[in-house]
Amino acid sequence: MSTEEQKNNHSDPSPAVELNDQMKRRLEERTHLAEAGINPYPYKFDVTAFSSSIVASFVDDTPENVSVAGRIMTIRKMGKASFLHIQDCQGRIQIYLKRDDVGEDAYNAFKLLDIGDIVGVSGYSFRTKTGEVSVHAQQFELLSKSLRPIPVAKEKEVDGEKVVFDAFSDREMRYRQRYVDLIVNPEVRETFIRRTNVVSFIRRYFSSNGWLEVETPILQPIYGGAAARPFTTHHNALDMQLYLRIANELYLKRLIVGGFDGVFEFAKDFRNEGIDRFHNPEFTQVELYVAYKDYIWMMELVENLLHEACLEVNKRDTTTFLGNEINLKPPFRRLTISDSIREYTGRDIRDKSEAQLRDIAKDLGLELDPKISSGKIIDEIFGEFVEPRLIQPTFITDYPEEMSPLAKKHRSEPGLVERFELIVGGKELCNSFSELNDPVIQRERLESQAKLRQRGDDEAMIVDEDFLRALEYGMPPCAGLGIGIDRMVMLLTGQDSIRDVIFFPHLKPE
RNA sequence: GAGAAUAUAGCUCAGUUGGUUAGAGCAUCUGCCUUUUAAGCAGAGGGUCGAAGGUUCGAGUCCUUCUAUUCUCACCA
Repeated sequence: MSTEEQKNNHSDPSPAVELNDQMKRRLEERTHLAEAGINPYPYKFDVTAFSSSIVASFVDDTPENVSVAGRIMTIRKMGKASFLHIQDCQGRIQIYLKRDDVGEDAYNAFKLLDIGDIVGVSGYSFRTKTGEVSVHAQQFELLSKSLRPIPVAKEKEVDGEKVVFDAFSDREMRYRQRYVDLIVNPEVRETFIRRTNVVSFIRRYFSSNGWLEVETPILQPIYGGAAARPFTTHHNALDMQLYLRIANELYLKRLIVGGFDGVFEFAKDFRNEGIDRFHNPEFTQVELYVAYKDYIWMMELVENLLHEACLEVNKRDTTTFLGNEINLKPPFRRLTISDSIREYTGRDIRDKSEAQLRDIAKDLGLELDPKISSGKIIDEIFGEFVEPRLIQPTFITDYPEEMSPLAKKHRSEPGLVERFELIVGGKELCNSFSELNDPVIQRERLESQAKLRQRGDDEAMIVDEDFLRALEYGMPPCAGLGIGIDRMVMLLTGQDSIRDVIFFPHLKPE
């Protein structure tokens, strides 16, 4: 609603929306009910049973007394008796309503109800002629009058398969009115339940290892921990600029300095970048830091976590993602970034100068921004020729130092750091390193980032003096991990768009 | 940020080469129907064709601009 409409709303009590005939009728009905002494929005209803449970417990066709509540999804009136389906948290159940059972007044009142209204029904379970377990209503009560018609999709069973006709499918409206999407498209509801299950699973997995779930600042005076452009905001009382975090890495490491052996946080992060089906301006990452461990150890953890999460939500170790069958059974393939580039392009990028790398990229047909340096050039080659072709889960390891200012230098390969990314379906899913804990080198790295910034790289990191001070007190050796939760949920639920795993994805205002 | 596609009833969609009063199914309303299930039968109402301009005797249809969404590309996880 625009500001103008809101103003109008204040001076004029009538709704600002243009009413269609169906809404007018329902609004009138609401008034009639009130006039007849029936509260269209009563306070409570004692629910004793839910749809699927009623069906499940109808063994030996023994009737049970039940009170169910839910939204009316279908109505079939046959004169003096009617069938309807109501939908509750578990699914749908059919209600049978007969005039001679509920009485003439009640039956007439029922006839005024609409699809979309929420009702409470008391009666007993039974099986209809056609075999559907249903509730034979003895009493019913309106619990909430619905004023807007919901998009009704008809369903039919064909060979045991459910066929839906004219489903509510306009993507824009589904995202803008997710509540309607959730009412009428059960698979959407299912996807989000699985999302929650994935998050709960990770939380249990981490907690059971003794690691502590923590919360760190979202509003940060200095943003860091990733290469990205931030959202800025302003604190009035302090009159200072603040940033919405792009990562929580630097705060979690401060906690490792503080003596926790393992900490993790499910973090909403914010990045001021483009929007597409893999990127939403706010997204969720879980970051984990474990003291006395390295990135090799972390790879094993990721393999097991992903595999078990897949078993948990899919009951098997494969999933379909972006048209590919993905097998998440460990072990995953491990490949250094230079080996991967050699495998997919035939070029050797090891021990090459910036000029040589630029030549290789040019030779491969890549057009590069002249400002970018060797690390970024390698990243470009990888992103263009390798990453999209890594469909099955693959750990890419041992990145150039320059691309990874927070990672520890490789124990045996000069110029590289101990880092891995997990690529699945051609997309990055995790990022991890043996964390750099030498405060002197960390300072050098951040200062060279600052130089890159001056060169025009607006994603390069900023020197965070307090973070360096923390490292100077001493941080134990430590392995860190970040998992993109939205993408992990996409992978495990087979969704092709991040908008289908975020309840309210960002859209421009209507 | 660039390109392409889409926008017609509450929902899902037709609408030919520019030509009478813009159609269908579901939903809604009226009547009939006491085990139906995409219930059925008979009838009725419902539209600023995304917005604003323009061309034309005449625009849902052609042109321009704008808005939103979707897809692709660029940046990014």
